[in-house]
Amino acid sequence: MPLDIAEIKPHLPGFNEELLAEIAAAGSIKELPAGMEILREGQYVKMIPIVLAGLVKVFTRIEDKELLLYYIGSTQSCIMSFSAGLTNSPSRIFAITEEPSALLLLPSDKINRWIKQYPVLNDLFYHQYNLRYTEMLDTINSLLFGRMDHRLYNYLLEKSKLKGEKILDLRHKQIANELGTAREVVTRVLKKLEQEGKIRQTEAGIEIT
Amino acid sequence: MPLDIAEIKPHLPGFNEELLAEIAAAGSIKELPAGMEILREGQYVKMIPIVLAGLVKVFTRIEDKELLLYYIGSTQSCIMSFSAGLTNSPSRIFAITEEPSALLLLPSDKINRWIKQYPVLNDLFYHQYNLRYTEMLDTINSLLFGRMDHRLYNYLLEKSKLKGEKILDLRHKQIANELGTAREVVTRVLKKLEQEGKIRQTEAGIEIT
DNA sequence: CTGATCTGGTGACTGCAGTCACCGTTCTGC
DNA sequence: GCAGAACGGTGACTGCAGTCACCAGATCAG
Repeated sequence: MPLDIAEIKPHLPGFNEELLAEIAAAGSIKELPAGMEILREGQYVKMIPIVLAGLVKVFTRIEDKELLLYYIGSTQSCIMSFSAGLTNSPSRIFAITEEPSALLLLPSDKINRWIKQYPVLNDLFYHQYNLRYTEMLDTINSLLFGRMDHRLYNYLLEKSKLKGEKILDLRHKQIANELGTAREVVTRVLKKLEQEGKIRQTEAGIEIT
Repeated sequence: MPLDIAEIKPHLPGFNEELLAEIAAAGSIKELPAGMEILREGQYVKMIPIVLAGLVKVFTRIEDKELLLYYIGSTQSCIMSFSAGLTNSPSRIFAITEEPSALLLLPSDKINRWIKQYPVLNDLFYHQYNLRYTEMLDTINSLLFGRMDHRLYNYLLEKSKLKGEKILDLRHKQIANELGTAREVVTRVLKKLEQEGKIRQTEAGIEIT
């Protein structure tokens, strides 16, 4: 059953009618609650997702040590699945829904033709590559510089901007996972940041001042 | 003066005659000795280079601490200049010639049209993005895991493969720069690797066993 | 030849973050 | 209400790597 064009159109600005019709015919929409796995390392990809609504977290894992790479928001896509789908190679990363999300799934074999035929789609993926490239560069720079306090503070700023919340309700354990460190370290550094007056910890969560 | 098509054709496999003619008309070739700066952080890009021969080193710098990101070999391109050129934003990275190199320079405004018109060029840049994405992911993973001895050993393996030399004539200082650490640390770790029998240090250079 | 520069080898120290052990508080299910 | 889990706070210890100081051999310039 084809998708309703009127439903997907508002989420895909600039897409022309012809492309929307093709997408409606070949794609499907998947609604997922928070915390669902979308992609795991080593997995082969047949469907490339575009996030219509919600938030998807992308991270790498090495020997049960995780590191957050970036978030995929609405009208954004996952270049790892895109590249894995096109080259038929396995994924190197994990992706899970952080919030309840709606994904538009496009078959990778069709995508290969579409990007040549529809410049708007081509541009979208180039834009995604640029975005992720610079985000990963930032990640590399922050890892290189070391300094947990900087990394943690920037993480909180990012998270706050992304979620649009001034008070972040996060477990220390969860932060530790996303930064690839230990819970005790997060506790220590948060206290340090609090003493420096950069944040405040209340029972509602962490507030950036 | 247009370039000689016969000269560039062997370096650009799969490029059709029409595209080659356009490139010959609009592009130029630049021959550079080793150690020349091609791109620096903050710079805007008008010409996008494709490496025809030689080797170009790409690295990031943060407060006089460098980190090697990857090398660009022949028939490869620099996605940072590509993305910076297309979006008219400044470069985030540095690039210098590591060996004497020949660069094919293409004007960024033309590239924008060409990638839509010639799928082979589009594929080339997608392929480059994929390549760099996975290389940066490897870099992130090795930084996350920490362990200088692993990083240094992998660095030597990579370098050896890339240069096609079994014996690497490198200064400790130079290695330290590319890994973003200090010279003494490299000396120590190299000795450790030597004691573990993984490498040998002779006056000719470092040999991987 | 000679002083200067480059290279790398080494010991001592420091600081950060990762780990361990343990404890108190709050929340949850039965 | 109670047991158990989840959460976070803390002190002590450890290990790695970054830094400092210094030295010795090789190489180079004049």
